[in-house]
Amino acid sequence: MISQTSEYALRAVICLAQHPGELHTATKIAKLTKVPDPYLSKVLLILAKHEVVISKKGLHGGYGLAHSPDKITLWTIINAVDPIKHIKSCPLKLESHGTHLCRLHKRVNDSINMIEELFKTSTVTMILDQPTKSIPLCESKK
Amino acid sequence: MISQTSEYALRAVICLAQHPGELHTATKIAKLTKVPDPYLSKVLLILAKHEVVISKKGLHGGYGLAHSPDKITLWTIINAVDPIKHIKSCPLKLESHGTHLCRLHKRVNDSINMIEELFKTSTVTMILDQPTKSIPLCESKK
DNA sequence: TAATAAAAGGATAAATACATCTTTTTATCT
DNA sequence: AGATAAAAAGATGTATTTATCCTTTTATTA
Repeated sequence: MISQTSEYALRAVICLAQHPGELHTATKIAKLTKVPDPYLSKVLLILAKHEVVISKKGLHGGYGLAHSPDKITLWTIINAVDPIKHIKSCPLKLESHGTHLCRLHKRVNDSINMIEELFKTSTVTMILDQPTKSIPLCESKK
Repeated sequence: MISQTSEYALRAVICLAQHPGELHTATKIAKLTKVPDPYLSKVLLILAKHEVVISKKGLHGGYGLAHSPDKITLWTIINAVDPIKHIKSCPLKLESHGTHLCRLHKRVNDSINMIEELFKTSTVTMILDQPTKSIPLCESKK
C-alpha cells in the first residue's frame, strides 16, 4: 500500500526522532533501521531536498531532523519520497467526464484521501509517545 | 495507491456489470474500458480463476459476471488480482516485536485496514446505482 | 594545510510490474 | 466432421522500482 521507499523513509525519520538534536551518519541509520545502506543514502538525500531532514557534510557530519518531531507528519515523509497521487481527472480520458470523476474513480480517490488524511494527522511525536509494548525500530530488553 | 492491474480489473468488472447476464469478449471489454487488449486477457484470466467472472470458451464465448453485482465488492476484485498485504509482523524482524506491531507499523497497517474496509463495503451495485453525472466508463451524450 | 570522514552524485545491476505477441486448446455452428 | 471464434497458455519485451558500487565534493580536525 505504501512503497518500500516510503517505509524506509519513515523508519529513518523515526530513528532520527529517537535521538533529537543529534546527527547520525547514513550508515548508522541504515544499521538501526535495517535498510540497505546505499539505498538509504538516496532516500535521505530526497528527504533532505524536501527539508524533512538536514544534512551536514564532512567529518562528524550526518543527518538530523529539520523540524521538531511534532511538526513532522507521516504524510510529510511519504509525500517527499513517493508522493500520493490523487485521481484528478478521468483515467480513461473520457471527454465528458473530464475532471468530474465517475463513481468508480470517485470511490477509489476517496480511499486515497482517507489514507492521506490519516497520515496528515499522524505526527512523529504521536508515533513515539503513545505507550505500548514495542518501541519503534528497537529490540526491547527483557 | 492501487496498482494499474487493479484499476484494469475494476474497469472490466464494472463494464460487465453494465450489461448483466451477457457475455463479452476480452477484446470488446478492452475497447470499452480502454485497457491494452492482451494485458486485459491476463487480468480476466485471474479474475476467472478467483471466480469473480466466468469464462466461456469457443464461438460466442466470452466473459460474464460470476455473481450478481451486489455480491461483488471492490475488495473482491482488487484482492483477486493484487491482494492487499497487511503488516502481520515486524518488517524489521525484531524478535521482541514479533507479531506485536510497534506504533509506526500499527499506524501504517491501520491505514491499510481502513482502505480495505472501504473497498469491502463498496459493491459494484453501489458504484453503478448512485445517480451522478458521469456513468462509469461511458462517454455521456449531450 | 593535509588527512579524514562524511554526504552527494553518477553509473550500473537486479527484481518486479506492465505489456505484447504467438501458439494451442476448446466449444459452437454449419 | 470441418471451419471458426473465442479463451488459455507460453514466450518475450519494456518500464519502473529497488538496490549496489564507485567516484567526487565538502567540511572538520589535527
